[in-house]
Amino acid sequence: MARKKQYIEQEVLEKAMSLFWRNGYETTTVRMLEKEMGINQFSIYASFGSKQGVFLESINTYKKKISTITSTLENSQNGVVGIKQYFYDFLEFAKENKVSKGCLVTNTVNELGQKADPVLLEELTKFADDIKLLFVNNLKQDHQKDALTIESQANYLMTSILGLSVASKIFNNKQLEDFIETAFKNL
Amino acid sequence: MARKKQYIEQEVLEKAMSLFWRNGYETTTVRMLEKEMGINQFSIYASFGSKQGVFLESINTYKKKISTITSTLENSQNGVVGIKQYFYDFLEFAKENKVSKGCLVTNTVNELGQKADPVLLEELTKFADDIKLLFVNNLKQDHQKDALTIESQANYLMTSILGLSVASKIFNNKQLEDFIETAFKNL
DNA sequence: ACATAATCTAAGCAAATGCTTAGAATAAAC
DNA sequence: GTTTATTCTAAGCATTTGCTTAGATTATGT
Repeated sequence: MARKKQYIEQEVLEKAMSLFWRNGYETTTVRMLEKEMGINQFSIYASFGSKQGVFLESINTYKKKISTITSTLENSQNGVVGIKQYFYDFLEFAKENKVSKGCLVTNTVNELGQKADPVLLEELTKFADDIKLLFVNNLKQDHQKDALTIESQANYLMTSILGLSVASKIFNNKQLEDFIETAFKNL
Repeated sequence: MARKKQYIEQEVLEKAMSLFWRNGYETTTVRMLEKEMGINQFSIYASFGSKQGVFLESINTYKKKISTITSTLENSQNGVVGIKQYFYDFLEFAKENKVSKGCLVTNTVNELGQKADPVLLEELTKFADDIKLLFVNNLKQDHQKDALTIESQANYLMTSILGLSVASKIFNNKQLEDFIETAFKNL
């Protein structure tokens, strides 16, 4: 005997995520979220508790969204080639009307750094660890590589994908392609 | 027939730069600048006009500071080896009590992106162009490399140093060293 | 149709933001 | 020592921030 929500939480979260992704955490205000999500501040706080609550859920929504390309990497059986494909897939993934927003997680780490909330920080760290594990697993598919090489190359790839994330926001396609092509000559 | 300033602009700018570097632009408040610079808001606005004015001057101060390592690169005559050294030099440069703040310019681009003030944006772009030119010049010292290779590798290096800047804030020394060593394997 | 419990509207809160200003303090020129 | 231009102090401004709440609205179960 009560009224129903006039919005679907997952739907408005998609919009919130998109805004945070484009705009960053701090510079996104609750008023902007209102407009973007299409619901009132009351509803935002009723559903998600706080601005940070919206953001945490946005990160989860992001993870789901990016799983389209991470699962491709997870299922690939062609070693370094699969990782290289992931780099290209990421570029497509990060794009929105020709302009790239980078990676939401990378953007957040870069913006908040150490002063991020501990709960949030753990989410972000876990995300990075997951990606690294995917790299390691694919590198292992080349049985020529010893453990030390694999660890070293995984670290190399982590910083490389970080670079690609930032670079995608400011460099053009040719420059980004040059990066990926040259980067994988080292492996 | 007037009073003298009780502070030296370059001195307080150093402190402002340090704060922006650690903290980012938006999240640094004028009150924080007051404390860090050791002068009153009135003096800040009298000397620099606005928060953005302080920041613009901070960027210039940063450029001067980083010129210690860029000039080393500029004067080096050993091609890729000099660039690799620059990568290591940067890690030292970005460090403050064991923890890295990344590159102020990179941090700013990542934080403000397209919505940065045009004047500021041009400063940042010019900085990047200067670095790229240094890379190109050093790559040219290897006469084996044709023009296309040089352009391609310079683009590669730009994204790599971007990655290193972000990575230095979150990864440990071993991981960063792995990156640099692998990054320069095939240049 | 009615009661009910949840939703939505919109006004408002304290705190923080970038910036300004009136008036006291101070050092240089005479 | 007096004048005077400049700096400094500290209070205050309008706006924006994240968040709250009273009251109107509305769909649901009977």
